[in-house]
Amino acid sequence: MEVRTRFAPSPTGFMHVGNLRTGLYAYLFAKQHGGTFILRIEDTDQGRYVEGATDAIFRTLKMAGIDYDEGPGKEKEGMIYVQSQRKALYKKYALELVEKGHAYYCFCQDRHVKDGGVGKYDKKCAHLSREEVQAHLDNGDPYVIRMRVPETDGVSEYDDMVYGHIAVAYKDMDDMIMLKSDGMPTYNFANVIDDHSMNITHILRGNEYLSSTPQYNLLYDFFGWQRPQYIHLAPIMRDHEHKLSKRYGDANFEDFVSKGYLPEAIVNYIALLGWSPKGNQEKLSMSDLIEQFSIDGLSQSPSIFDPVKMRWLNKEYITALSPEAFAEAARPFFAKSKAYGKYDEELIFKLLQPRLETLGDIPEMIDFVEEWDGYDLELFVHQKNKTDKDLAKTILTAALPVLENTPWDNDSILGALSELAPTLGVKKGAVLWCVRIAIAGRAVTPGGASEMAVLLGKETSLSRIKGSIVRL
RNA sequence: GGCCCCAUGGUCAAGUGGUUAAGACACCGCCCUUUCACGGCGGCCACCCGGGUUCGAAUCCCGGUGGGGUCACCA
Repeated sequence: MEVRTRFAPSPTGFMHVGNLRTGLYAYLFAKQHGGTFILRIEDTDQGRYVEGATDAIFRTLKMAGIDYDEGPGKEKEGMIYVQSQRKALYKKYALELVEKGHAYYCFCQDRHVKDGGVGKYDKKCAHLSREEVQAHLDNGDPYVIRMRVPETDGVSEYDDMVYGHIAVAYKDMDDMIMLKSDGMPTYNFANVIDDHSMNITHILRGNEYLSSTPQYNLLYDFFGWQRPQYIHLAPIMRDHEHKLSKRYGDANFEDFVSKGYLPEAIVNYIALLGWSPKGNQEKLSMSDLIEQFSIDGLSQSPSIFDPVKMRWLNKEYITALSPEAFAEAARPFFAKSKAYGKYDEELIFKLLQPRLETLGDIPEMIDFVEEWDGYDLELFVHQKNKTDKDLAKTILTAALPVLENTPWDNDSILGALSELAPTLGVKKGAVLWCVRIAIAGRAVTPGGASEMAVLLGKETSLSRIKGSIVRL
């Protein structure tokens, strides 16, 4: 049987990586089985709809490299993939269940106000007579349609592919609302109808649905439909107590991209949160993921999102880029730097590529070429090189005339400074450290002393050394 | 509170009755590099607690504890 999975986000804002991961897994599972991956937009809550959110879903999926086979813009046989446009369908099915006695009209007006209390609906309208219902309807009273959970000692159970056997007693289930008074279906109901009508075989979703799934299964049973397989996913957490949420702005996929994370790296990283491959390889391309994804590699417990590890993976991806691809990816970020357009871009990129964790680090990494005044003189104090400010002054004073007479290329500068060291009775490292600090004014630079000197040019380098001597 | 789920180092995690309890990130140290980084090598660090079952338990069972989820005309 063909495997069909779906990703069903609701357009209520940007897409955070936890959400995206659910879509990713659904995609991987379908592709791995040569199946079909479907995108469905769940916009039944008109109140929470956010303008542009649907486009954000499309953009994010595209950047992430997740192609859907069916969905908005890729309709199959007249199927509609946007819930709000399927309204009529839900009502038809809801009434069918009313007819069968598995659902009923409810005219209670006060139940939708959350009173802080907990509990189930009291079934006040569950046993209204046909006449009473008709009277309300004739009167134009607003109503909702509720499912009728059997009032017996039964249990609804199923086997989840990651959590195993789940059972919930009827008495613990609520007569949930299927159709709201505005005529829109609730998520709970629309989901079942849609998943069935789109022939979804495997449902991947967050485990917050683990305990309500028996209720959905009841619906499948009422209709006489075959139940799908369930693959519930443990959440991605911000910390031990909090799930990743839209409020945690940093978890926004597009935000990460604009901060200089490569989409492939983000996708790779989130794939590893809650799933682990059989081997020890962690850098996995989309096709690796499709090949290696497996249900038994899914975790039942939550994972905490670790930005530090994602930075590391991002670095792996940046390093692996060809110089051309790196230049293309890096240029928009370099454009924000004060150095943009003033120095040898090719040289800068060559120095930068192996040292970056995110592209967004480019400006602060390279801005020293334009920002140098007033740096902290304590930088000259270095234990390993045994340097301090006095020694720095001595070294720089000696280095200045040497450099003035040195051809301005990497090897010459390095050679000249290396030869200078023994005449001063210090190690090469000490000379190079002091020169690098003097011309860059930073502890960390995208290259050594000679490379920075070449980048800055002879004139700037020498004037910075002079300036440093004066300050020392 | 009822119901459902979860529990291996700081973090991601392997592990499905017998292992010196993998690997990765982070951290620390050493080496390499005529300089910063990169890189290489090494180190530190874990089975929530208590009872069972068993010759033997991280692994199976029960009970605690802790955490998450759910109990909406939100998804």
